[in-house]
Amino acid sequence: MTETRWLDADEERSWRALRRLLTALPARLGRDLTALGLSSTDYEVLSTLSERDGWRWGLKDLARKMEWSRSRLSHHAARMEARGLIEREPDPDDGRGSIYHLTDAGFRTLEAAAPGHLDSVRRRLLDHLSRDELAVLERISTRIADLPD
Amino acid sequence: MTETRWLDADEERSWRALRRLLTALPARLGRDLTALGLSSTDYEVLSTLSERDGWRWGLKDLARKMEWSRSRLSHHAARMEARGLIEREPDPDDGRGSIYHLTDAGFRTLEAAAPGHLDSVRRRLLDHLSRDELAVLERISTRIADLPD
DNA sequence: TACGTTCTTTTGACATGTCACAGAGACCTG
DNA sequence: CAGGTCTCTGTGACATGTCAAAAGAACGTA
Repeated sequence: MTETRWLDADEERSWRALRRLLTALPARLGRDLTALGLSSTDYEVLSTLSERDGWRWGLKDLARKMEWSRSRLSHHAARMEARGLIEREPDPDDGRGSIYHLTDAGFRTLEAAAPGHLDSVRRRLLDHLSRDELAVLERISTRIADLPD
Repeated sequence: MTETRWLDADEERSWRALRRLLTALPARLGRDLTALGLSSTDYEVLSTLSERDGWRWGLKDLARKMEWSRSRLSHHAARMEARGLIEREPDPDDGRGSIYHLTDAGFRTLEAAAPGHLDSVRRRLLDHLSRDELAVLERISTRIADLPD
């Protein structure tokens, strides 16, 4: 039996602070976005789709790019299709595949929400960080996120 | 009509990196915890309850402390009570109130999971940060989390 | 070509969170 | 102290995520 090594005071404070950030920031951005008519997840799907020429992605590629499970994306896409934001069609090159693409309405919805969302990210995060802090945050975030799953 | 001010390259990279952290880190910690038999939320409830002498909290106070909605806590507590981790009783001082407290089984479950969770936090975060980075992270997180809702 | 295996999407059952509201108790004021 | 109002918890309807499995298509090989 080895003794559990607890957190020292510095670690404890940092971890508590980060936990607060981890819950508060996404919640706030999500609320702002909801006020603009989209959930965070809706926005994520729309903006990722729009990054590709023709606004077209296969489910599998899109799910990998977004780091979502395929099941999750399939469910979510079904709901978004019902609202007319995206459409799905069979992949002509692979009978198993499914191609998702933005509708015009979906693109307009994204365009309408984007400036407000950007503003929200600034007000709730970027405006409060110096250039140095921005750099450190990027370095830390990348290193941690890049660790193996 | 004012022009939307988009993110510059530094801001864009930092924000993307942070977004990856915001999704990946909680997901990983949650998976580790699940392997130990508790969801993240279960762990949060148990550990917060255990912080108070007698392991007793009123729903309202506990919800505020955890920054959860009362409804959410009520639902979750009902499920945890069904599993024998906590118990609820009417508040003798306020007929509307409800007092939650850990059961022995709940406390033992928490004790059993805590070392593994701590280890997970180290492996997936703390071990990869220098003391300086730890300090910057705390400063940034606190500042952002402390912004008004 | 025929077979078994692997891959891909969808679906259903279930866990969890949000929102609005019901019901009961506490509080305030004339 | 009576009536209206506020506060608190729990509940029901619904949105969203996970997991396991079904159904069909593609692939590899004898």
